[in-house]
Amino acid sequence: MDYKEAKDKFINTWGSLGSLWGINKAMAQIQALLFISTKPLSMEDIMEELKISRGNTSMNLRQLMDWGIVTKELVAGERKEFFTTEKDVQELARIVAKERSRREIKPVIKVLAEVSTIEDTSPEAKELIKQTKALHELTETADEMINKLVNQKQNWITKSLVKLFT
Amino acid sequence: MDYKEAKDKFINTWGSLGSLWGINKAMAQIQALLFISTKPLSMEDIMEELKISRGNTSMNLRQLMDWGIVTKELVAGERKEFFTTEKDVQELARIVAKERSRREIKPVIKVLAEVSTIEDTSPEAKELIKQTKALHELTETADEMINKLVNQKQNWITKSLVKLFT
DNA sequence: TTAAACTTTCAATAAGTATTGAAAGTTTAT
DNA sequence: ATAAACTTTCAATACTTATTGAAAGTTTAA
Repeated sequence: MDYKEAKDKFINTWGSLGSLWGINKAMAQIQALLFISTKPLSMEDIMEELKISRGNTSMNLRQLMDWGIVTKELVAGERKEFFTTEKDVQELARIVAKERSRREIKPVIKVLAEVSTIEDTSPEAKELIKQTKALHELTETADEMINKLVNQKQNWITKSLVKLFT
Repeated sequence: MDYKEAKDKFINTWGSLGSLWGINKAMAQIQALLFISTKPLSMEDIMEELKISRGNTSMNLRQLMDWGIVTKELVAGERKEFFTTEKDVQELARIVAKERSRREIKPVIKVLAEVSTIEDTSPEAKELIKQTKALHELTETADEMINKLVNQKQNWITKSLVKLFT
């Protein structure tokens, strides 16, 4: 496999994997491209490399910036904007985990809390309460765990793994 | 909030959350319905409750069974088939985590391994190799961690949380 | 067997998402 | 101020994915 092949394979795999971490294809591909680039890229560069439109590039870059994964970079003597992504995988994972907790997990916890505290003593309601309570507890614990993991700055994932083995 | 409201809210929230754990809306809704049901439900019951077609119900039930989350139940004296879902949230989480590891994470690890071992000494290739290697390592460690967590049968999530706090 | 009861399959279609491209908006240099 | 260089917005459209429903398939009871 030569460089070009490997690069395309990486960008495509990462792109189609977007769903796993909750973002769309173009967004994931742009991030992937920046992630392996040796220098900041302009919108033009990204459009060219990924063969996507200006509008698409602009919108997805904005989203990546909203996530806090991509930042604008000023390049001396250049008028247009350049972009880079967080290059440290651990920091990247930390940002993604935090955002997903905030955007997706927290709202669900809220709904589960509401649903699990209705006042109704019918057997069906009792089952609903019991099951949503269990789910609420699990989700909260998992979310707490993620935040715990994610806040250990140095080398968190390896450290955590070690702990779990003891 | 009365029972019906609470139930619908739960089913809808769970349904729209499907994407978070990698399944589609109808699939997630069927699972949610079974999860809070006091007894096994027939296809008819499910269609009726969720207002979805027979075909849709059939296909999504099959998928849920493929995932190992839902099982057929024989009800004495009844000709049609009835379905139940795993009722223990921890067991449920375990199954989902395992399946996602197998279906999504493992294949990505394979691609990252391939891409990160190309032979090319150009600066761009070096960066590609360096970054995909880091990603490979992180993904493998995370996957290992998930599998580790998931294999502790009893009360895994709470136990793990405790460990991480030490 | 036969036929009723039930389930699955799958082509057609609907619904949901992503993408384009051109017009409108903004910034910078002169 | 003007205009060139650049970015954003958004209605139209393409693409993808989910859903329907009816025909085909299967199982069971008599």
